[in-house]
Amino acid sequence: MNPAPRRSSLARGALFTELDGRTAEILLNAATQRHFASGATLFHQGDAPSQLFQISTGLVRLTRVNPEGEQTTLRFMGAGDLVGCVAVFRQVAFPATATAGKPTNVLCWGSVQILDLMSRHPAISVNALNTVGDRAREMVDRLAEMTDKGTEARVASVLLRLVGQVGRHGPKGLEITTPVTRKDVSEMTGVSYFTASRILGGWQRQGLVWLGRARIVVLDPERLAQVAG
Amino acid sequence: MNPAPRRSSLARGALFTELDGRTAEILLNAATQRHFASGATLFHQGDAPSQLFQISTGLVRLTRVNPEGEQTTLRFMGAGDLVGCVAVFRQVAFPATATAGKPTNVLCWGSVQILDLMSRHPAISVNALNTVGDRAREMVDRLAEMTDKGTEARVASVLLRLVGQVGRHGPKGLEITTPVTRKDVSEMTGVSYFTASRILGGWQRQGLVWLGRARIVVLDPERLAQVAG
DNA sequence: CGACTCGTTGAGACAACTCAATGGGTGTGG
DNA sequence: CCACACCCATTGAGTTGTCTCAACGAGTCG
Repeated sequence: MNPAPRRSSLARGALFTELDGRTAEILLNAATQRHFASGATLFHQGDAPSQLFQISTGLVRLTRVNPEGEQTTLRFMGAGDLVGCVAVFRQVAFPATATAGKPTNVLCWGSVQILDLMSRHPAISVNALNTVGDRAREMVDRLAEMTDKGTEARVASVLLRLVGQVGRHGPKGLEITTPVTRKDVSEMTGVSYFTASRILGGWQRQGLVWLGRARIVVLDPERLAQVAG
Repeated sequence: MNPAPRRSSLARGALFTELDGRTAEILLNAATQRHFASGATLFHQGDAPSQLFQISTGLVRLTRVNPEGEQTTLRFMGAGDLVGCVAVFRQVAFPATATAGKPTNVLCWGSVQILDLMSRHPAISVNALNTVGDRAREMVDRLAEMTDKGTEARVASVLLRLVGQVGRHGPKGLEITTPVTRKDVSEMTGVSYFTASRILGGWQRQGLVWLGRARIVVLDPERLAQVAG
């Protein structure tokens, strides 16, 4: 769409929060811009982390191959999110595969380069730490959900989290702005495909959600939050 | 046991890795030592994070209250581990309650103080980032386990993780060096108390583990790893 | 010796899973 | 432009694994 976005619009997102102008400038100059077509993969599970990505526009899907060899969706990430941060900072293999869910623009830094920048500019380190901390927190929450919530509550939580991460106000309600299939929902929930379909269908009948093909719109977030407990 | 441990033995653990002598000295001087009796609580879920803890000796249990108001075990932490790191660095409420599982000595820093130290000594930031990153990684792994492994495999994984975190070689095999009840195992696994008991009982009959009161010894880690998939 | 906590085992119920069949959208190629 | 293949979704029927509930055993502590 926009071949040459303004610099100011790029110097946003996780790594840039509360950075002073000069540091932001340095960080931005060190980055290269890349584009991924829908479906293209940013990196594969198991790869050595050579680059850190920050999403400018678009959407990334993180998947994992389970022991049976099937791809399962772990989470989605949208504008401003850091992709691959844990692996890069920690220098271990990527724990998941990242693919573009729609045409996606990213900023990226070589892992050596970003580590160097961080050691020279503590403010960047702080941002990195905050981001990773947030991720850890989310995972703890999700883990707790898995153990002490029933299936319905888990599906509701996943839906609400999706809305928060990649949702937008649309004409009908809170739309999830990316192709999300029942399969995706079921995998993120730890529920079978069919159960997810049945639960969502039930909610549609009650007017909680509107369902389309690979598309979910949340009509009544309050009631859904109630279901989530 | 040892009322005045040598400084060198204290300057170890997550926050001290690869620190040069002078920085380690500064970090250690800023810390205060505290002792917690078995069962004492370091902090409560929901508290504002005023202090960061690093375990010198002993053991800490992290628990969470679920919506029904019951305490459920999240994980254990042993010597060298940072407790409460995400909350302190991120300055959000503790997501869990920490209690000493046995008499425990810790180093602790005020949250303002440690944040200040980190901004002045990037090497400390790096250690913090690594620790938080490891935690995030573990949580992602656990989450994936929950969704794509069966109950037996999950119990096996939890056992192996416990052995790795708080295990020691003993006369019989790999002992888990802390009171771990069936309830703990079931909560960390997302399985009912009774199912956990039955699964463990079955393994005892097959010679995979030895079971005692609030005690589990892994006799055959290889076979257990096989069960874990 | 009680009282308490921790653990085991059995029997029954039910929720979620598996399997199978059907129906609509979407996109492609002749 | 229609036909076909493919993907996504729904629904039903049957099965099973896990949970629930209840009773009992055994170790530990005061």
